Amino acid sequence: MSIKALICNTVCSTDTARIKHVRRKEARPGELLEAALDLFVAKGFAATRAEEVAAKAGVSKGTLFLYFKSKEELFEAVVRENMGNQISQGLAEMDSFQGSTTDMLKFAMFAWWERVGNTKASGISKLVMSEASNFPALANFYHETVVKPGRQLIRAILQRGVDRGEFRTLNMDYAVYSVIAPLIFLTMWKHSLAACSLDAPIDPETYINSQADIIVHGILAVSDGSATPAASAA
Amino acid sequence: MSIKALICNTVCSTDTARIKHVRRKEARPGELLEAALDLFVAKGFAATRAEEVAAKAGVSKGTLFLYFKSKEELFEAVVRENMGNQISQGLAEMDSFQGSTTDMLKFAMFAWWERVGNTKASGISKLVMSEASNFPALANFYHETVVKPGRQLIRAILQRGVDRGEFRTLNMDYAVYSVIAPLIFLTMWKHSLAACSLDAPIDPETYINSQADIIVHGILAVSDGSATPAASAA
DNA sequence: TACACTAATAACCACTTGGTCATTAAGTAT
DNA sequence: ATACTTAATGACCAAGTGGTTATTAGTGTA
Repeated sequence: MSIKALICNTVCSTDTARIKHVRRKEARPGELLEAALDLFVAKGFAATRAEEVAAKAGVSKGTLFLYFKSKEELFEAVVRENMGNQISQGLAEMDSFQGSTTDMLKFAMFAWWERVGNTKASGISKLVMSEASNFPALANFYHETVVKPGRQLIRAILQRGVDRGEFRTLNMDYAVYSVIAPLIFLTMWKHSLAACSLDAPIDPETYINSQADIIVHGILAVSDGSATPAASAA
Repeated sequence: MSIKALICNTVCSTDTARIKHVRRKEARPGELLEAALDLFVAKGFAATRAEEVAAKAGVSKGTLFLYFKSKEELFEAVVRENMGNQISQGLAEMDSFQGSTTDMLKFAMFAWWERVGNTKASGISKLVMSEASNFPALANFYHETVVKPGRQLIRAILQRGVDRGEFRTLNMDYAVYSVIAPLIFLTMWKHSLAACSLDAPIDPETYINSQADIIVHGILAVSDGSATPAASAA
């Protein structure tokens, strides 16, 4: 109702100058995908109406189903579209990195934030996490395209640190999550609780700095002199 | 259809011995709440049908609406029901903790896993994260009941470490997330990607051990002698 | 046994919504 | 201009669902 009313009002209020039947076959899919991404991220798959997506893309509901067979196919297309090759791209970049592995790790974390976390695409993580049980195929696709390469990338960095004697030996299968978990948590937070503006928002840069610092140095007072030294622990 | 058929078949197949109209006014709400928790966690709020919940609780749909005004109210009741006072309870326990703050931190993390993470209630976190944008009131309730006290608890532990000279000075507002993020990530993982059994599952105990170890010691080779020492970093 | 009270039911309703299709009209070649 | 192709529309439909209510039937009481 409200949606229909909104659409009608919008159209009617400008209908004197309104051009109908604009033919733009090439542009439609992209526009629909973008509209769908926004709405799916904001409201979830089930709560998003097909007609809303169409309206946001400036097109009728019929047109939406002209380009996508079903709502589910639209959803899958949205996820696939926004799951680029940032990670494999990042993997290639890492090969030529000069400098300490500590710097490399921080660089990777900030790069992720700039290229993924701070992007609309970050909503995809939240989407997939939220809807995984209802879309096993998508969960699998996400796992292959994002999770596995991402884990591999982090693992390669940590391994480099160990190989060069910068890092201590670690249980790699689990150490990777020390890097991944804070980043995924940040996006989940951003797209859920933070959206309700409840208390002091998390500043991403400070957050990532803090996380990276603790991962690298830990919190014990006895490590290197990067922090105020103090008495012993029990 | 399939749901209705299932319900009908189940009932009909045993209807000779089936007792209808069992009156158990006191037990119904709890049973409905438990059934709803399972289904909401497994399929999400929107994808769960009211009739399914009723069927799982062994009552008719009408009975469900006899005890809960609407599906949304049921959802809110589920969240409130399963968000006990584990955290404030944990807070009280921490006061009397003897021993190093490192041990205290590890104890708190494992206790959380045993009492929340490894419980049905852990699905609530995923639920709230997934549906927060559609239920602002619930998001707020969750924030007040879980997030804030939880953060306070972690902060108190870290502060104890700093006060006793065991930990270095930290930006508390952000350091707390080094503890929270890995734990929330674990539950999210468990209730989304992990449910699709894609690759080697995460062993919670090993995972928490690894996380706690890295938080405390960091990954640099130069810290205390808990790991293999090696050459310098850049 | 008869009666009241109410827990529980199942048929039912109103409305939403994914998806379809006959119709319209924008581009285009002749 | 005219005819033809096809992008786009919007009215329409069938299925599904949240929620209601008249009815049924346990339970306690006289």
